[in-house]
Amino acid sequence: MTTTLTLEKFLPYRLSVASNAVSSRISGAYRKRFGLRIPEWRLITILAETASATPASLGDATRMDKIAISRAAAALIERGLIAADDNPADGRSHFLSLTEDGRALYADIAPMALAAEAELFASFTVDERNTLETLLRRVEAAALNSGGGPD
Amino acid sequence: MTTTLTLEKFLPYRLSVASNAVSSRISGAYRKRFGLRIPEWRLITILAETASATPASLGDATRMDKIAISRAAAALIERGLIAADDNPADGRSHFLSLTEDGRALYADIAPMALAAEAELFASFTVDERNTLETLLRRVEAAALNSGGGPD
DNA sequence: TATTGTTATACTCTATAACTATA
DNA sequence: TATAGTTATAGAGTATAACAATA
Repeated sequence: MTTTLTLEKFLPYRLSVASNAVSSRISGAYRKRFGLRIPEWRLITILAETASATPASLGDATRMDKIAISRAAAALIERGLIAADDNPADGRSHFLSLTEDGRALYADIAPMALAAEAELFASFTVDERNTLETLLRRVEAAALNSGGGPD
Repeated sequence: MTTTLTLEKFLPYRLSVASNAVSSRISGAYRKRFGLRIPEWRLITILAETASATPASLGDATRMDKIAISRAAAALIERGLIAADDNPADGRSHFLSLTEDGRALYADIAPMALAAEAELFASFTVDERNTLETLLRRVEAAALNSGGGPD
């Protein structure tokens, strides 16, 4: 019992299809109601957790590259949702943080996001949610580490 | 214990990040070596399983919309990997099936895909793999059904 | 009139590369 | 020379809308 390929049971396919379905449903809400795209939403969430961070550390925290961070930050700054302050330790960098408007927006979005998540996982027990989270972290780590990178 | 939003524990985020990491690693292989994109790869796999199918049934089987099916099929037909035959029951439709070249390509790709999957899930027990598959199916179903569709 | 499939168009996410400015 | 960040450009996946052909 090993080596028959069935798309329905192929886990990369299952992951992609599930992620796409979830992203469509969840991101639709904050895109339409708040005009936020996923990278922007991630930045706001991390900044609500960490108060102030450089683009580089935001990249680490959100698994997005510097281009995505740069674009998302520019969009949020233009809307007055985050602010950039000088980084005294490094003139090339800067500190990003939520403005008052950004905090107010976050206060509106966060409950909605949690409610949407709760609805999606309504049939899951706490154990099942934790199991899914753990398994996803393990697959992610394997995907990032295996194969030794691009050849 | 409920309502604090932490990006790291937000399951839509975990799903997206894991799926992206896995897709990058897996799809890179058959894109670079075989010149296949994901929708094309899915079509080939399904056709290897089902022998012959209309675009509509391929859409159902691969969770892709008719545009993606149409484009992927056109690319594969141009490369001589699949063939289109008339559908006697409906002149608007047609039957798609693998050519000999398509079958030969599939015979090359399938073991590689299975090996890549095996490497990604090397640390997983069979139970863990099955659990992940089941949980992903349940989330996907919830995402497709919840909320009653776009508003 | 409704449905199958194609084409045009556009949006989102991501990635590669070239560039600016600091270190 | 190397690094932090920006900008230009492009590729991949997906979606909406208009269209052609057939039912």
